[in-house]
Amino acid sequence: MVCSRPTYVGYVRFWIMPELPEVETIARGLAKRVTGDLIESVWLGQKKEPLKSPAAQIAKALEGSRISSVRRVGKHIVFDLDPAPAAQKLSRPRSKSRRRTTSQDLAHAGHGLQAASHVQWIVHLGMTGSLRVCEPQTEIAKHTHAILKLASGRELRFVDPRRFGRLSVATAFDGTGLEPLEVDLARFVALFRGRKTPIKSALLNQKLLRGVGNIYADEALFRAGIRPRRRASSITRDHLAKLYAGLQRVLNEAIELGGSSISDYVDADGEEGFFQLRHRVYGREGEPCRVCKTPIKRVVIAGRSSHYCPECQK
DNA sequence: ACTATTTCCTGGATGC
DNA sequence: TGCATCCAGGAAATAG
Repeated sequence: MVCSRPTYVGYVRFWIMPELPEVETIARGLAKRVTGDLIESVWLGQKKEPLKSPAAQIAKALEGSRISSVRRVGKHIVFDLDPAPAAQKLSRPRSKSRRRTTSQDLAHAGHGLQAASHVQWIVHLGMTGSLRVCEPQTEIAKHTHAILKLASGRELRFVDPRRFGRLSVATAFDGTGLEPLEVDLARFVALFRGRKTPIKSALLNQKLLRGVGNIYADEALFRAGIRPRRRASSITRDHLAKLYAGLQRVLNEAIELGGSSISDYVDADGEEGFFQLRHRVYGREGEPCRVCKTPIKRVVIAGRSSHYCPECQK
């Protein structure tokens, strides 16, 4: 499974939520499967929440385009598209039963982007979004919001029960914030200078760093020995260096684990396994710290549950 | 310019 | 068993 249903690891139930490592894994899996494929037609559902760009604009950008690459930017999945030759766009047969919105329906809607040479389809999975490569006969899951019919005969489907995910198109998508695995230590340290907000909130702020979510923020803070409520500006350079290293370590470990499950999980119904990092604090309230046995604490910071070891983190 | 809080959304868990 | 309530999360919107 990807992130649309719980999976079981021992006795503990986890939702696989897409943060940087999961999105990286998903993007790599998709790149393997759909790079070079042609998007023949697009169906978009009626729910408005998942569509950050107008439906007409999304359909127009995608239909007839070829997927030249798939990559991750922060928590976003970016599909780089080679635009269709103009003549190709108007002659595609498509299934009647599923179509609701296509570029032809709204050809005169007046949205731009057609002149751009680098159009991109941007997908944010939110909490429960998933992208699935499946055969056309595969039953359409509840909460399917987009179906891309590919020239290879398969379909790429976007499914998202809670509709926190977002679909949009762009021409030079650049995200916000810095990539945690690319930023150097000096810039990382500078991000927190003068910030009174709790370090946990700063880590979650996508305008500072992109791709870090609730789980990896908690895990990185544990590895750095820093309590989540500490004001960012009060943390010494030495401890920020530990945070920098801890964050990179935990993200890289999780990506490596993802790499081992990459082959299965975006196929078919998207419910294949996904190896999960063994959390040290996240979701372990009351359980003994893996280092010192002290019970893990849970507090709420900016509306997000935050877990830490009161002994190991100061 | 920052920071904190509220809102969106479904379904699984929990409580009476 | 049934029904109401709470909770999870990212990020945009709102308020201070």
